[in-house]
Amino acid sequence: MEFEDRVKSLIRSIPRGRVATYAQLAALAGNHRAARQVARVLHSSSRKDRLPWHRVINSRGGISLGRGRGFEEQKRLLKAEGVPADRSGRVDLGAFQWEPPGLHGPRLRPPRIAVVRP
DNA sequence: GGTATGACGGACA
DNA sequence: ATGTCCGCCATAC
Repeated sequence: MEFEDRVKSLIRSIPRGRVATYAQLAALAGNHRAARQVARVLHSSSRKDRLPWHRVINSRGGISLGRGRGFEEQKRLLKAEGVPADRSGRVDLGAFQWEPPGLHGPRLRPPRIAVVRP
């Protein structure tokens, strides 16, 4: 359960007033393709482990929870710590995305290598 | 081993 | 901008 533990630790380290994306957390946890596992961790453990789950949003800067399934609460919790979300749940990533300390030029994803399309 | 799940992401029309 | 398609992979069973 290494990956899951790293994800939880990362989520706990997101400061108030900032957000992180699923893909970002997956990459920081060691697997840039495991965004879905981050979602799964939140789904299954955010309540039990008291995680600041509302600071996790999708790569387009949006709230991924549906209306009536947490959307409103997430928006409210974010607003309460100074992160505004518009009516569609959109947050300005450029202004509020968490940047973990210690990384100079964070390479969250491997460079795209040339690929031939058959 | 296999199947199902999951609050996803990127590419493309 | 919106919507669809498909790859991805850690877990649970």
